[in-house]
Amino acid sequence: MKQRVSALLREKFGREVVLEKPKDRSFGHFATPIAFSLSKELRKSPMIIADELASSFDDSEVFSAVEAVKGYLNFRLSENFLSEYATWALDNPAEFGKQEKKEKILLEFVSANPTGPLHIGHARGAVYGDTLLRLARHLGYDITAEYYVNDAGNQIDLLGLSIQLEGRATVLGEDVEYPESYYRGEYLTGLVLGAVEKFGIDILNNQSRQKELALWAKDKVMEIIVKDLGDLNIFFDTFVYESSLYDDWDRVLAKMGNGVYEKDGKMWIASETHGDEKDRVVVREDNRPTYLAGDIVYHNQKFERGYEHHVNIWGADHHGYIPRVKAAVEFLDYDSNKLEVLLSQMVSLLKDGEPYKMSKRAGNVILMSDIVEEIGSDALRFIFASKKSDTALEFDLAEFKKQDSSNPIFYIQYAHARINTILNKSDFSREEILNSSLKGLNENADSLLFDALLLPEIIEDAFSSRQVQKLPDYLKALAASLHKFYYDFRIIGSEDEAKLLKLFMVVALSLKTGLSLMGIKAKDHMSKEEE
RNA sequence: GCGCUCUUAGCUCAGCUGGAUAGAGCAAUGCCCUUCUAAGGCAUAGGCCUCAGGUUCGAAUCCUGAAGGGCGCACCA
Repeated sequence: MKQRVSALLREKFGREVVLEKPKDRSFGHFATPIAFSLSKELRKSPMIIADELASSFDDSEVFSAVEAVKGYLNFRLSENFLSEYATWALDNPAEFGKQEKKEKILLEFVSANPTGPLHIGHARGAVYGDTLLRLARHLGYDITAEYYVNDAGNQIDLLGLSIQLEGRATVLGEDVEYPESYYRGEYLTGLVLGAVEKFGIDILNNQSRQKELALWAKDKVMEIIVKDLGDLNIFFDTFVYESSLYDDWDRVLAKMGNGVYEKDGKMWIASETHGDEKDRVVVREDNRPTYLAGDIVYHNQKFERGYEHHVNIWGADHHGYIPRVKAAVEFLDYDSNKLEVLLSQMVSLLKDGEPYKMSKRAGNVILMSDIVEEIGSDALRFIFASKKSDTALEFDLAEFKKQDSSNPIFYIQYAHARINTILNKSDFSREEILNSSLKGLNENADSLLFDALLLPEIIEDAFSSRQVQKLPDYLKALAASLHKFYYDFRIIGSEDEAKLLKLFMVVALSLKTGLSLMGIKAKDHMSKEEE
């Protein structure tokens, strides 16, 4: 819709025109301050220019009115245009808001270590990434969701040790000393039992079998992670294992050429010359590659796989890591602008007013699965998608356990359910409703129709700006418009019943499409859960 | 100390690439169910957009500086 208007204006003025949504609908559907920018070149006052421009739009099919107000140029879309567009959308619901962007994108997100279940911080990145993924798919991008599994390095050894310690304490009843970085949590108990069953009880005390144990356990942990993500409607296309990459190290090392050098018996990457604070070690004195080496091979592989754009979602605590990876990408002779790193900030939970500080290694992490169980996948997804991902978020758990209007997901679902109910109550058939016209509606209905048809713009904007919260914001506003309209006008029995029902169907389509892009299924009925 | 980032209503946050009177949701107060589910609607109140400069027709938005918060500054991942 906006594209259409924008294209039309571009053609008319021979330049890109800024289109904005007026604060007040009485100004029209779209507006542009173009007269202000033209006033300098034309040496005329913005008001006069706007007046002249407005009068040049007489014969348009798309607009019913073009007015100049205080230098702004306000456009009102014609009934015809809106009605045709809405009818098309209802006839092609799966196509509503779709585009064909085609670009091939690799989206890597979550990528939590396979050493324990996901916690609430991971959930945020997961929801953010999956929402972007759904938006991108809707826009026609060829996008792949990938999980990078860090199954090499110290943390894996630590996992083996942790299981042994846990087993010695709980199964063998020994008095064990816990190192500080030892993993804790209920999941270990399950792993211990599984390990004993598979390997026999001896494995708990045999130091030489720690690695074997760990390699088995990380797969089990991945199963837990994948299941937890599935409960949130999040699914990955591909998994890349860090451990599988190091075979390729020599080749990648050679590929970086002068980007890597030897000093003090170690290999360094000259990342300082490419914007990093200093050079970094990639291979230690004892020949063991560092974590960065794995990431370099990984990114090389990503680029070799032929994507046009790469998006990584990382925890904000890794932001200092970005320059060195970008440096590596440049040494590998790829365009580091094609690597986009988005940050997902900390989440802090409040519980009964007490700040609940999370630490990944500590025993008292808040598990994602616990929260999903408490407030449900829909609410969790909604909350995390509603906030800009790169700012710290604080929320009180108790507040989102409520099943009332303070929980916006219920508000939106209720709007959708209301429409469904009223459609069922009406004597008109779906065919009769779809065949009716959307013209001659009152101003409020017209405005609601326009709001509902705005979804495609929101989808595009939310994805291209990577600000997924624009979608839930829009859905909240649309639901509010619906609720208000519902309160103000009686539909059943009105003269315009069929028309208004058609209007409601457009609203429902927007709500349903929008929700599904957030991984949430729209509800047709609300059932109140008793406490 | 250095780098990144944030600071908008009592609370949690929106405010797009500068543009028309600063916006929601909670919380507060008052109203609306013989009316398609009140899980709803309406209204009131609440703001020196952290501070100081600058850029210009115009700044919450861009630039510089200050103060305060967060994160990072590994041969750990």
